[in-house]
Amino acid sequence: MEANHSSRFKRGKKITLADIAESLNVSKTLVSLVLNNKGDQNGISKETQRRVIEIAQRFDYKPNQLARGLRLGKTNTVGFIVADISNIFYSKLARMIEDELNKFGYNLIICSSDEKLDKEAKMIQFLRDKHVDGLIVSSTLNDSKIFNSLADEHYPFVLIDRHFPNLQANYVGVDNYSGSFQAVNKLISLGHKKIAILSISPSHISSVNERNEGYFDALKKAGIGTDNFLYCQIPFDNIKGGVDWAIKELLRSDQEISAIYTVNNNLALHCLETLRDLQISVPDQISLISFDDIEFFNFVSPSISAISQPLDEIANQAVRILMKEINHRDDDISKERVILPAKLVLRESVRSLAK
Amino acid sequence: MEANHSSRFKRGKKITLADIAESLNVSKTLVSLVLNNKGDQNGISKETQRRVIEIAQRFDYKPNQLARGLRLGKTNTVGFIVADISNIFYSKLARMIEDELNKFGYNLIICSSDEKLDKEAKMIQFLRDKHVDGLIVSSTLNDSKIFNSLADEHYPFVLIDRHFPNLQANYVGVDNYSGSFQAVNKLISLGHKKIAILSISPSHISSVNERNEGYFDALKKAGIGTDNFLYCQIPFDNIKGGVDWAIKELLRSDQEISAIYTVNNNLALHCLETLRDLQISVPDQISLISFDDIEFFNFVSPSISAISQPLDEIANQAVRILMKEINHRDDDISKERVILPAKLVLRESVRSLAK
DNA sequence: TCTAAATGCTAAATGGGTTTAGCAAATCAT
DNA sequence: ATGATTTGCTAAACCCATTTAGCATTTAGA
Repeated sequence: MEANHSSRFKRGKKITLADIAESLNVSKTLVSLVLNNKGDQNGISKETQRRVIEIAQRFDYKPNQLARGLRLGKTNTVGFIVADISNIFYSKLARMIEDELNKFGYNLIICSSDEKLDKEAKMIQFLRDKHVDGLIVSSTLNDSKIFNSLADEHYPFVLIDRHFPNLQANYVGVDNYSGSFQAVNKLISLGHKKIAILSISPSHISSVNERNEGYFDALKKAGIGTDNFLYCQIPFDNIKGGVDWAIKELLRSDQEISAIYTVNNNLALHCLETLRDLQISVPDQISLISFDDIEFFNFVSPSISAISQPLDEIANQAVRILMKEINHRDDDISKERVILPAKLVLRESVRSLAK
Repeated sequence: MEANHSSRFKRGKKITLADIAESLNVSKTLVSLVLNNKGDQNGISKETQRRVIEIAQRFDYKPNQLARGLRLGKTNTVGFIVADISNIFYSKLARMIEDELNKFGYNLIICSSDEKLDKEAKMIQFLRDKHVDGLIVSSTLNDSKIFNSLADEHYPFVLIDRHFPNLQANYVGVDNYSGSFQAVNKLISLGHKKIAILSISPSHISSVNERNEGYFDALKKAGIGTDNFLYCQIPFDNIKGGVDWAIKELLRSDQEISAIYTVNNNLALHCLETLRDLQISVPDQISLISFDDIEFFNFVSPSISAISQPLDEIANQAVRILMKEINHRDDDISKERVILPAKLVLRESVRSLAK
């Protein structure tokens, strides 16, 4: 007794609201209301609702998300900008954010900035043009200008991992300073005095600076002088070459360093590589601790000590805050700063100098 | 002399074609044509074009991609489905695909299927609802039904890494069989006879099967009997526990295995972990080769031998083919199968048994 | 002078949903 | 019997860019 569907319901062609409406001789409005569960509150009879739902299911109707997005100004998509998604730290985080967003019916567009300012700016623009509903960003930018204007427009975003001291914005990260302090302090308590740090330059990046400070303060507080020679700034665009050179310089000198602290996992990995090539034993000759704990550190021999970040917590909080922002876009809600603890995980790569 | 913009050009509000048109007292059509570089072919005067472009630049006009997508049926977005984006193999690949797609003005939505059939099916549906222009998929599905219907609809997609023997579809992958054969053959030529394989189960996944076959054939061809005891199938949802158990079983037996071959990087990493915990030296007691070469393998001591896949080539080819498909969606062009060579990279983790 | 062609531009339809404002018919109250 | 409500539904506007079909006006040609 149904109307004749054959004309509109062609094989392979997606069916639309209008198709369903026509086949049932009702309006698009009615179909839309029913399928959005607003049938009852709009007094659509149960029987009509049933018929609409049946046809929709039978022909596997799925609303065109572009049309929907255009009308609602929503895409249910979030942009995620990081330096490099192939860095395991970010890909783990991406995975957790993806899973968390899926729970809310959102998905993720991931973009890698390569630590390039203009590239990041372009990606932000690009994602905005796509009407992505919000952004999660580990920014490489050296000033907060772009984020200031995003904030002016009430555009929802959450900074993670890195932030801008003067920008009033949502931020989720770990306590880099105290993580770093803990790590260096541990080395000191094991008798190490000549502790080199491999860090990144040029650094306007908040997390790196905070980690550097933790290192210097730990040494100062222990009454051990800091030495600029031990402070190695590796250019971020040449980690491999930089680490190799730095370590060889450190070893060539008469300063007998006994420990190396690296401020991220990438530095640690290249550090491992160089030490292996030089046949220097960890931890017998050099103790090693890195910021960022990655699974891999636990697989190798010797296993690597590291400062672990609660990635799942970072992902959960970032998504929670972003969802709040998106759902209250014009409500001028207050911004959150979430600082999570970083935990030192001690493994085989450090040894005590005490005899 | 310009018209009064103040009414339409409010701060923070995005401007539209209509805004520009109204402010210049021309039609939307004209503005659209000019901004899409079709002014000349439609006989719009140079002067008018100049004025349109000037206003567009001044107010930083960016077309609403949702409206554009709705009208054109294009989103300039590609979906990428893999088992787990936090697996370094896939995240490296994702990065390369992302970069490659960016060159064509496309970007990427990445989804992790967790090797779950229904999850993958849902993600495909989800991406299609979003009108993603095409898919790149490393499928975990055990039959090609969904891809058959995608093909029926001329929906552009490229399979990578894994394929379906009976499906006529675009595919880019490496020669898993010969890579595997090479690796095992190398071990044999170094005098190894008791070579265990850690593989994945249950396996309907083409790449795993091809790798398994390479292992068995290498042994057979060398006149070494194959032994089901040495063929360990690790359940994919419990790699860590499975590897641990398998290795302990292998070592407990009176079969004195001298080498382990793992069919992917994940298995190799957990293998390393277990061997370290058991204080078994690589390569002195056990030689190790893995399929999938990842950077880590070159950082550690001993460095790990592996069969390397040309990720950049996989990414390039996949994107090239997908772009071709997208641009000739209705032309019924022939499908491509690209099989790239896999290369054995020998490092410290294998030793010769010859005295 | 009058038609044909070129020039420069526009109205309206389109894509596919969501939402506002409101209409017709049926039911109820008085 | 008549006005007030309720019930059930719809027309049309809207989101914004693209594109088709075609309209004036000017210039060229005969």
